[in-house]
Amino acid sequence: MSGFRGPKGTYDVIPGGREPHERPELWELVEGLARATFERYNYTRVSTPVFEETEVFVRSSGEASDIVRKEMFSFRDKGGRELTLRPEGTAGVVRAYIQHGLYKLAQPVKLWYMGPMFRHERQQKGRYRQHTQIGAEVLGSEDPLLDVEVIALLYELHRSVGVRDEVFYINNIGDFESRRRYFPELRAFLEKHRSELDPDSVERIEINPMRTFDSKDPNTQAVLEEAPTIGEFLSEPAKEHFEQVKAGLEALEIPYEVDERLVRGLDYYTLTVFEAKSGALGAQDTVGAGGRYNGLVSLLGGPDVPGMGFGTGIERILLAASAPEERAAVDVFVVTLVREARAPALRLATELRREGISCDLDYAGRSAKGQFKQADRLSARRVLVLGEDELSGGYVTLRDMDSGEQRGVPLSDGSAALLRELAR
RNA sequence: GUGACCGUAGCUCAGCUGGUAGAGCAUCGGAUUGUGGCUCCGAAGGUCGCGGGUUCGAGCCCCGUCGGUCACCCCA
Repeated sequence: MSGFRGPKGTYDVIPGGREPHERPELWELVEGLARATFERYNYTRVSTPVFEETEVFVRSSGEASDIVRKEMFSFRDKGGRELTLRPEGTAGVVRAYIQHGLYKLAQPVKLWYMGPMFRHERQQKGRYRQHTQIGAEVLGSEDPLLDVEVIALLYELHRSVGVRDEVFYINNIGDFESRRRYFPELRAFLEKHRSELDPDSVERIEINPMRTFDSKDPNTQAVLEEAPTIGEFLSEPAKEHFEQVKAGLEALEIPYEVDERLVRGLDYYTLTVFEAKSGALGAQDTVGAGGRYNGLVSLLGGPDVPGMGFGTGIERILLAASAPEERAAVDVFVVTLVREARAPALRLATELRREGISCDLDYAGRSAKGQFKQADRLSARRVLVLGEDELSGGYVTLRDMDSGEQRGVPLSDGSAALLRELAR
């Protein structure tokens, strides 16, 4: 009751967990499906530290981003280094790509990761201070078909877990050339309507005018109805890239909607951006999102290498999926009726486990009845009974929990006979 | 960071106009000297989130604080 609790905005994955993301078996499920999916797409699992030099995130996300401005868990180590618990996954992976010269390998390099991210935010449904992302980063290719592959991968991952009521939105936010021509126009328009915008949007006019499209303020949205969109300013290569992405998605029969208002929160995105939203979530309805980031590698001090990736939140995936109600059953439970049977029982259980049979026994000092109850709770299909009679007779009683049938199995010739019986 | 609502056993909750805590489920045991799922009986389990105030007396009223939920902001 009182005493220690987990830190604000965190949760535990434990037996008896209520929310889907608190249930251990559902984590096993998602992690397993993620591994299998990435394996089929030939991605390599990587892992980078959960903290980095603060500057890595400041540079990649942008000084003006909300992440940098108010959401970082930052600290100083004993050597005076400025460090930050990673708020997102891309920056660390790109840092590692540069540091280890992975651009010298055959390109593209296709990577994926899974691990905790930290953001100092007030929590609500689907938003936690520590959450877990599965992410993909592909470096070294600008092929629009790669954009298609990455989106397809996320689509299949979500579908395999059973994310409900999901829509994929995509947009083209242009290359640097397109934006160089678009931003002055958009800024001029926003300045003209400055007095009608909400304060946050006014602030963005200078920082990144496209992000005003993110505003939920009704007045701002009304103004933006008339705003110029990037479509009119796209360079030919940028247009062509997007056309190929759309054609690719159609060829794979992946449903999507173009949303010209879609702008991602991080400044490093270029060209293709996308977002997967689920109606099964609350206000935080983005299950996964990503895009192309052709300037990021050089921004972090590497060569001019393009990149494309996504991040998807395991908590949100589970929240948006229909949760199966099964629990893992144990194959065999060993019941002991006298003290002297306990050591032999553990020996028996160990032999079975070595043969790949899942098996458990009582460590709580339960009565015989209590042990059978426990076996039932664990959905054990078979129970092995070791009592006085069995010990002196050199056999074990095998009970089938469904039929209630019991028979003795001799232990004299090792476990072969028993295994044969269990296999039936 | 802002706002609203909430905080009583492991879980879900009851607790009257303030008189010092109860149920169901779960757990353990028994009825059935070595046998589960049904039933019955019993036991164990609570600093009433925490701190302060008012009062003869606070789970209940007041203030603060911590935590939760949802929304804003933003995002996975």
